[in-house]
Amino acid sequence: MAQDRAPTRIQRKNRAAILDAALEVFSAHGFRGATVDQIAVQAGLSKPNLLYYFPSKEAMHAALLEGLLDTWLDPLRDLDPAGEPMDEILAYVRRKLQMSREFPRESRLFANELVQGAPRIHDALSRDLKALVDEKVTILEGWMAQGRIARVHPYHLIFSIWSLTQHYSDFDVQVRAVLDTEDPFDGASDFIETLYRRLLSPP
Amino acid sequence: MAQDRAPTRIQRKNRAAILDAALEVFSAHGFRGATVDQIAVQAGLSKPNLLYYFPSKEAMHAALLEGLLDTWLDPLRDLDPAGEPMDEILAYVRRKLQMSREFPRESRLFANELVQGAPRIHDALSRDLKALVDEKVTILEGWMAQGRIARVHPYHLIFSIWSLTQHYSDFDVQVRAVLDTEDPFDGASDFIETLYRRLLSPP
DNA sequence: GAATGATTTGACCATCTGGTCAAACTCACG
DNA sequence: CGTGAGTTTGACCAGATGGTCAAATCATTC
Repeated sequence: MAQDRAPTRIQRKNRAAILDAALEVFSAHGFRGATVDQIAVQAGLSKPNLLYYFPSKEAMHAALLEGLLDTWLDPLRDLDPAGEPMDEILAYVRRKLQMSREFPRESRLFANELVQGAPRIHDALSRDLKALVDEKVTILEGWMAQGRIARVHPYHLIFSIWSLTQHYSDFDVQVRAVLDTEDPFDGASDFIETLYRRLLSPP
Repeated sequence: MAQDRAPTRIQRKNRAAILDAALEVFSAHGFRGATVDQIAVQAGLSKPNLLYYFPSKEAMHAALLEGLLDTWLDPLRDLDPAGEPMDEILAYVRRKLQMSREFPRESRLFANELVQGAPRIHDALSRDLKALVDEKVTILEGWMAQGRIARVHPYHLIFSIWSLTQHYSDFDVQVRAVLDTEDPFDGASDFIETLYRRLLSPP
């Protein structure tokens, strides 16, 4: 089989092209809404050729999802308990927003999965995601106890950051329809930063 | 045809059952991910029977979407320019949050549509939605100019309300995975209210 | 440049799915 | 009850879709 040992130059190139095409199509239409043919056209390869590199449509989707959650949580992972609380949180917000802006397809792939009940990543959520959030919430609670940031529900604080930042990639049609702008993120950064400054400034 | 004049008792009952089933299935799997068979089973009717009441799967989806945007915007419509600014905004937030809690399926139907580029409601968005938001933004700007609430980007203020409130219904799997709770809205209301009080209190 | 393994593809298949239709059944009403 | 309209369904169809396969083509190495 092609996938067994030391990938060749062609294998690397084609697998990458397929995953990119799959990301494009899955993020735009959801798993069920995407067809292998669409992905093949997008990748510039024939359908049987795709299935030479991936055993099934499922496998392509799984390959995309596999690394995604990890990458997606990296910005939160970098929240430093030793840093200045307000700076750390604002930096996290900025990283998250930048990620949404730079990788809207990944964001939508994830959103599609979540809206439909996350059938394929449910376990990862209640294991890895929960563990990381729990850990970071402890840090936030520490900062609040020390009076270095205002006291708010720490879990909802994190949810709010996810929600505000991803809104601009996941629902960008809506934002664009209202704002009539090219870049849905325009002005979002300032607004969100102001929001968290006012919410979290110690009394 | 059945749909022509004065619907009978049976027609009313069955059409309602079909739409409820369709909402259940479409909101959980998206348009393409839903099958007429699933809807039929959910509704307790046979597939040809569904197609006796609706000419196509598309028609069922359209019937659901038709009223949805209007209903969805009602909370914003009620924002009263004559009211006390902070009260009005907080009341809007509460109405929106309650709507997400009470009608999570409708919210997800809408989210599914938006994430995938809103192919079927794009026009309604840039017409009706935009018009309403523009109107209400004028009110917000007035309040800000009078110094009755703090000055923030009014469009992003509205986006933030949408984003924060709908997050709990659209992505409730994620919230539940982290919080380990029955009700994903638990605590959300207090958090969001605090957030807008601090963001918008005049300087 | 021949041999070997990697890559590509046209043709094909089974299943799923939206939709049709004629026949059967049920109901309301005179 | 009988009758006609309203309702229901089993059987069926056409097209889409995920996936297979043997044969052909290409790359690499000796």
